Amino acid sequence: MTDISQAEFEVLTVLWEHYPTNANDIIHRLNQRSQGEREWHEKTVKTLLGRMVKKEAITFEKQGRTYLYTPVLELDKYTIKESESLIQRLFSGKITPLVAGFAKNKKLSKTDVDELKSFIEQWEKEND
Amino acid sequence: MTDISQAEFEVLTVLWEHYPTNANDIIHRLNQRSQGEREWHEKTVKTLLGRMVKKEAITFEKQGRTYLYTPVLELDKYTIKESESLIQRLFSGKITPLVAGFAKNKKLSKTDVDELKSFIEQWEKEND
DNA sequence: CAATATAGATTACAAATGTAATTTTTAAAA
DNA sequence: TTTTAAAAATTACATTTGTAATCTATATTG
Repeated sequence: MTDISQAEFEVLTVLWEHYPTNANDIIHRLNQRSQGEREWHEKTVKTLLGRMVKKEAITFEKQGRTYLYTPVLELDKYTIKESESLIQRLFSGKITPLVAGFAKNKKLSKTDVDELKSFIEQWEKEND
Repeated sequence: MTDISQAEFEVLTVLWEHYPTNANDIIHRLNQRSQGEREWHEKTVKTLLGRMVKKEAITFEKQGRTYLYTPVLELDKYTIKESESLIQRLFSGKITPLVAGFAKNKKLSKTDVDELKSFIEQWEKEND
């Protein structure tokens, strides 16, 4: 998948929440989601959908004269690809410095740490 | 700091490694770094430096007729800002799912886990 | 069936970006 | 001091992106 832009990503995000679906539904969801902060114009969204089709980030199948869109990549594939790229670029591929930075900036809560611990416990159980 | 572009980021990266410094040194380091994969043209780099000055991502002081550039933001400030933004966008602000995704993709090593554990241990010592 | 509303296709256009070339200025060399 | 080399400033230009408007084809309505 060619890289998608900021705006394209937002459109893709609501498509991930529910697909396959048509342009109008996507537009509607976008405007629900960004309550008032932003008004997605129909034409804008349709342009972005067209561009993503061309980039092969999404596909569609015809249903009468409307299209039903579907993401090419699953959301989790995409998030993994993105986070790996960031970890690579900013932390030479190591994850702990990211967590540490997060912590230093007071963004790490007790809950986060508990979750991390139980995740690690699980991981160790599976990887002995 | 206004958002910087991909190419600007690469230039900024080598500036972070060593500053304050002049354009030629930056160009030289860029070409060392990206061994052959990419040839940074002098004019290109200078354009990017100029744009970053305008965006106030970097500053400079004159030394004779050359400029010595300095990043405005420290590297760690920048990485934290970027990683928080990604964690927000992709994981609703939670860090564990990122670590979990990293793991699922087999990118998590025993070493990483050990580092995480000792980081957590430290964190708990400091946050009781 | 003719008129119309609407879906997607095409076109528009400014700003940002990647990538440089040309111009202007000035320190250094002859 | 005149020439020249090199720094920064300005200009260039194609592509991408954000944001739509207009065009074209067609399903639906009267």
